[in-house]
Amino acid sequence: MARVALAAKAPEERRERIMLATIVVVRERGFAGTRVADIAREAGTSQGLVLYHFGSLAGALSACLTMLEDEFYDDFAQHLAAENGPVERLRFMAELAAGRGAAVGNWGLWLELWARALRDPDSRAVRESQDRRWRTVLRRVIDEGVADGSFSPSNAAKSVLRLAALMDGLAVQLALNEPGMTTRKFTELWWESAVLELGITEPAKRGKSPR
Amino acid sequence: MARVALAAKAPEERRERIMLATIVVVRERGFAGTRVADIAREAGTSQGLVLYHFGSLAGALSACLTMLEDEFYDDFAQHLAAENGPVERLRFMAELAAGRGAAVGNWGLWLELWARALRDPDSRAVRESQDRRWRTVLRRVIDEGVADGSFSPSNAAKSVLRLAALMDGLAVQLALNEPGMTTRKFTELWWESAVLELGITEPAKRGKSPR
DNA sequence: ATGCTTGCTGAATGACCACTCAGGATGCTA
DNA sequence: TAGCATCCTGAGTGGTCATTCAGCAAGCAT
Repeated sequence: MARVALAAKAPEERRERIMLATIVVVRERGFAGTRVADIAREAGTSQGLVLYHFGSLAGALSACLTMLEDEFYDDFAQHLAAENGPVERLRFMAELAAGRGAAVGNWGLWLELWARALRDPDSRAVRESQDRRWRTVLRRVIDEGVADGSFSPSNAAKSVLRLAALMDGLAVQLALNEPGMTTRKFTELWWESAVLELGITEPAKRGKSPR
Repeated sequence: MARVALAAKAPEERRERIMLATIVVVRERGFAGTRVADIAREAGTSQGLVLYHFGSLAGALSACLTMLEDEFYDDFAQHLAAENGPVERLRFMAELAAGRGAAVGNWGLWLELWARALRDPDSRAVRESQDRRWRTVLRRVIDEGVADGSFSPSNAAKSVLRLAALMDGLAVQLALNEPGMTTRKFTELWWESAVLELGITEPAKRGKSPR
């Protein structure tokens, strides 16, 4: 077999394939509905290999969570940096969370993650880290805005908490296809709240909005 | 055996005991972790009886959901009616959701319900109905406030959506014991948002607040 | 070449659990 | 009192799965 090049890589690729397969299955069936056999089938390998690499089903699920988390953030941080001022960045966050990028189709996973976090320490850790990261970014953007005069929140810390929570709450509706809740509406509702909270006057320099 | 009085009642009482036991177990172990055997043990009956009354584990879970929903609402509606004006009613909602009454310890269940609702139509129906009821009440209270001049939302429909969503989002933090999130903070954050959204000027006639 | 390590497989194994069922008790109706 | 319906029990039963394991393949060091 063609070695050297593959020797070290093939196993890693296999591992990666399994993780990706896990994500696919979990998205489809939910955490509770995911079986080792499903993962193996999706990855085109044996059940044995899944266990060989991850030790247990729980291990595979956990690895997939971590992967999701990183994936989402790398994607996000990269695009956020490309935006110009605080207003644009905030607007970008409103749109990203609503549906662009890796978040699409992930809100369902977050709902499941929250429920799991009630009992599974691993899930709890991932969700906490995710949440903290998001709030940190939000806080930074707000501080930037305060610094350059675009925002004037009466209490930035509270605004962060509220805006982050509002997003989660809207996400529930979005994930469950509440009639009348669309990504557009999500963005609109959140953005208006941000305007209220932060006293934004500038009309958000349109041209970036629905994209 | 003492009949007549018990004849018709005993079975019903048994059934009820099983439903209550189901709630206890679900709260403790989560939906996914609840076994027929757990319910039977908690209720002090046989597994057979659980199935006899509810047909299946899913049936029992479903019955318990419905019961929870009603329980919460009866409790809520009753207390709400006792409040005086729209401002007091809104304040009451802020406090109830944060932790008084039947909601205590239930937010965890709601998180699980949301996750289940992604795939289980029964759960989805319960959650939708619950959500709609809550939003309807909120809307009614707001309309009252608009009518008597206490509130002046720029868009009542949107305010309802946002305030309801914010509550869900804050509930996630509360249910997961996010450090720094307490029932007091929950109420405070939500109330401030309501003030912003609805342009409340009146200082919420204290004396009802933390109760 | 010999034997070791790593990656991998597929066929058990055995635990766990929802659900079934045969039957027992009780009291009602006729 | 005989027959019937309701309630209830506890011992199965069968299916589903995670996990284990014996063993194969293939490169690597010696």
